[in-house]
Amino acid sequence: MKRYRQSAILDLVAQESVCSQDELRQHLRARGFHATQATISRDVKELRLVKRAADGAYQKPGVPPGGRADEGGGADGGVRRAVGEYLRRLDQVQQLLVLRTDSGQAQSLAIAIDRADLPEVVGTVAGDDTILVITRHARAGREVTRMLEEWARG
Amino acid sequence: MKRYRQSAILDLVAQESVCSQDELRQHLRARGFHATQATISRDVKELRLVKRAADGAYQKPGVPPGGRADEGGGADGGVRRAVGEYLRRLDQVQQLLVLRTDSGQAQSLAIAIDRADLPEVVGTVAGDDTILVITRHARAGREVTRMLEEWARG
DNA sequence: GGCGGATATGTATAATTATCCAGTCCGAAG
DNA sequence: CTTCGGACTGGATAATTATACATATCCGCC
Repeated sequence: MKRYRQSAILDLVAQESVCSQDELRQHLRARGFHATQATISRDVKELRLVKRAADGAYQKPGVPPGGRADEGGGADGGVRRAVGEYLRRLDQVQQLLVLRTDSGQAQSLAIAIDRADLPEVVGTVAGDDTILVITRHARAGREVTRMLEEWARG
Repeated sequence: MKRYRQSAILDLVAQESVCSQDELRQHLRARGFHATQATISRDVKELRLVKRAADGAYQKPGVPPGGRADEGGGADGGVRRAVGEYLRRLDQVQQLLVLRTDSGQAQSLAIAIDRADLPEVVGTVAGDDTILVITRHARAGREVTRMLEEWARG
């Protein structure tokens, strides 16, 4: 339960200006989560949200500057395009995928993949033209491989 | 008066970990400023300081590298602090650990982990907000996971 | 099953922060 | 000189957040 609730909290604070934990509690209840202020206080702490930007709203730390208008259309439309544009080669080794791009483009592709937030993907680490994608297990890796290959062609 | 006091507040929070307005009040008094918590609350708001939910310390927004007087001293005190400060999420896949940090902080944490020279850790690779930690086997991975989680909670 | 430990949560309450309501101190206008 | 208005502040208190303590649940193990 906790993970879902915390995820919902991240959603909420990203969407609207929430200024108190009790307010958060009410929003959560509207989404079907029933929790007390105490629990939310602990969630906020674990999520390391930050409060009081002079207006008392909660927010995620580390990305306050200029809002980046999400240029891509659908949430995952961005990845598809990025994969089509940048991916040059792909190898799977068990639960690891090694992606190659042209020089200097690994970061772009990796960011797109991160943003897509694919459930099978645990994380990515990108260098200059190589990205390592870690999935939960070989099976998940195969699935992601299939998806990426399709996007790369299509 | 207000300007000097607020300037002193910025100094203070940049220097040490201050977790409450009353604490701030005492520091200010030591510097010759006499103010009540009410006044400081207003200052904090005007300065747009934020309070990190994770440890309750005040800080200026938009400056990830939170400095604190080194409390631990021990050789591995550094990692503990770094983990507590930077680690945001942790996933284990067999002998691999995928650590996530806020944007741009992966290098700092990875360096701290490298320096700690943990016997179970074979090596680390860090990107912008993701670190891949390679351990000898799943068992070692679990051990490191446990350690990191403990440090992360403080 | 029963035990020990870890995790998650609620209740009650402590701790912290924000704000309401004056009161003081200028400086400008009458 | 007196009044008015605004900036700043403290005291008291309301609002918000954190935590001590008590359960409840879920393993893993004997």
